[in-house]
Amino acid sequence: MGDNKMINIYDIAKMSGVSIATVSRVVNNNPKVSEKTKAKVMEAIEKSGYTPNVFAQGLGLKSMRTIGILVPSIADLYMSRAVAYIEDNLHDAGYDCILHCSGYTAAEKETHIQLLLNKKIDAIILVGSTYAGSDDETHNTDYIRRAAKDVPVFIINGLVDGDNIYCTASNDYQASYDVTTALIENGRNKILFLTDSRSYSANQKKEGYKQALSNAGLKSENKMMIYTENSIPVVKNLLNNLKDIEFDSVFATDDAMAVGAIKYALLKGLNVPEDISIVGYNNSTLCICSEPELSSVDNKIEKVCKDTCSRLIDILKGEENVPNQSVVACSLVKRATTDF
Amino acid sequence: MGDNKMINIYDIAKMSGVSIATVSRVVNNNPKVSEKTKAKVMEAIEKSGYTPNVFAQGLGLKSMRTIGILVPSIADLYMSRAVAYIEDNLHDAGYDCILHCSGYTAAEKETHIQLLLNKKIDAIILVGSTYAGSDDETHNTDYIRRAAKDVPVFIINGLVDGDNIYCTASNDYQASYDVTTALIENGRNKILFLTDSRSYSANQKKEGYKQALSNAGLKSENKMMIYTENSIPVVKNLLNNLKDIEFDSVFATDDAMAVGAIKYALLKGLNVPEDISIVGYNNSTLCICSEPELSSVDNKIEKVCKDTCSRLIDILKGEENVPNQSVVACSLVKRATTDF
DNA sequence: ATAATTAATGTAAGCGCTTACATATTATAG
DNA sequence: CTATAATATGTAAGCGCTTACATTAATTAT
Repeated sequence: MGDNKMINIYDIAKMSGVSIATVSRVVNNNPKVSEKTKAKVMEAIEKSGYTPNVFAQGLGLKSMRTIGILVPSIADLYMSRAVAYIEDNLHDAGYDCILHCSGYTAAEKETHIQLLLNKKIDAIILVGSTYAGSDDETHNTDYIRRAAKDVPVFIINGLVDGDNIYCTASNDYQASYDVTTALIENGRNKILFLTDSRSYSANQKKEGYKQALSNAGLKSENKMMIYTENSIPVVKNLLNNLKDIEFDSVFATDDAMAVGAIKYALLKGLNVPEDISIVGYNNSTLCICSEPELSSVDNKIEKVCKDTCSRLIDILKGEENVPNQSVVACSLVKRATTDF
Repeated sequence: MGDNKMINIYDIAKMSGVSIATVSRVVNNNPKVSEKTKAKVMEAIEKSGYTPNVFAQGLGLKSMRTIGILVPSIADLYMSRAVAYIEDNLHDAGYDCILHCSGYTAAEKETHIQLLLNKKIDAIILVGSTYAGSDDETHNTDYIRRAAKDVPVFIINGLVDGDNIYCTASNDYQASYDVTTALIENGRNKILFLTDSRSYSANQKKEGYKQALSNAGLKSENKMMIYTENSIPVVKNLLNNLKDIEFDSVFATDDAMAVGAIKYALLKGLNVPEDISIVGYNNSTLCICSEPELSSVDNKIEKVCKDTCSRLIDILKGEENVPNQSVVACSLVKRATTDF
């Protein structure tokens, strides 16, 4: 089983009484083939269920109309949604996608980019998590620039500049600034900031938070910015065990952490949002699942993906003035964990 | 840019002063190469950053150690987790994965299977949603059997029998039977059953529910089995608008629907679980997000994936007595929406 | 009708690799 | 030191396709 000799272009040529060149032409619908022969060949193809051998095609062709997508983890709610949107957009434009899940380290990503590059892809899309300010930043952007020598690279929610590199990001700095400012204007001055990574996005959010505090004449304290896991029970415990830190609100860079804060409040008998205001990020299903329902920043993942894909398609078409960077505005979706 | 001539096996041969056959041998670490030449060749490879052309390899080789994964939608929480587990297992065993997101119809799946088959994959894994009892069932299993002529097919949470087809499923019939029975023993006799699909799994769950009712001497009424969307607000509205149907408990085939029921209870001022017991399915993050936290069936997706992969690896190794079907037991995770 | 164009088809040379088979090298025995 | 077996390396024939170029058939102009 499994070893039935694949029928090939020669078989079709024989069946329809033409040369393999002609078969190849109708397969790639080259216009210089008469309607009559085209029909004959098509019939043979259909009758036999022939499909061209991808590998043989790949050897000859320069482009396979395939885009490589690299994502740290497909189990992540946010990233899996991103991938779904990207696939959709690209398929509609006639491109195939190859997805690789690399893990989070630069080394892993580099390996997988090489794998992708080997497959004659026309472009690479990198989803999220370009570390900024971390120790391996240099290395990190280096491998991206190296990839960009071969093929245009599109980064979603990251920022790397260089030739042939295109970035699309949600405006997390602004969104974070706005949320923090709104909390302050609402009378909160002890805002706990929770984050789970040092990705570009996470960093933007932190900077927005700090800037808002500073603009309001408050000083940002390190102990108020906590790195933790993106997990409801972990955050709940974390807050419950926090010593010497008072806070009247929580701003988290992911919804799961924010829900952890809600659970903590429940545990402590605190009223949300009166005693403690809570804002999450990503506007995921968790927001309408929790009680009270969670206010959260909608970072417009669908639009970010669409922008990325449309620029990718433009580039591949040879369009000239495609901008290297584009930013999508976020918006706060107000629900029951805030009272502004 | 992007058109730097790829360096190939001839370049490496020249650089290390051997023939291309020898280079090929070290690349595929064929044992019949002396340590000395191997070292020379390796050096050239490393220095130049050579990687073999996948397409040329594909033309020659019979196997590319690649597994095709077909999933209806990667945005689905359950499926994206499944894919993550599968990738993990397979990578550890030295296989590459190609993921295709097909959509839910048989026609779409068939197309994508053909695409996959063209890529010299060693096996196919189909995740979920093999329709049973639906109109296109015949067609559906037919295309799977056709694929199985070329390559072993592994189905996760579906059941198709045939040569070269291997199925792994969680025991949803039993789990559903048990949950329903537990509800009945807990004094509930108006159990509303909510489901969002007619997939094999969904069907098993429904049959388990019906059998449990019947065994308890209750009759299963059609109006108590409702097909709806897997969405919190949709279910909340649905229940709120339900006329002439009384229920003292809800058993849903997905957590999101169950949370919709919780939201409905909240809206109506009903006590959960006293006035209304609620059980979900999949044991997702939603369970510990909602309030009260949701009791849910853990259908052991990780184990199902692991089982599938280990049998796949066995088959590809040529092992003989690999069972065609295997079933993984589920377990109910009791939380605050039930009082048993 | 015949010549000059244009359209349709065919021929054959790669694309970069694997691998059976042939050859050269080295180790082991006689 | 040969003869023989074992080991290492090289040669060349595909794998199934695309495509430049050559050839043939169909049009159109003369």
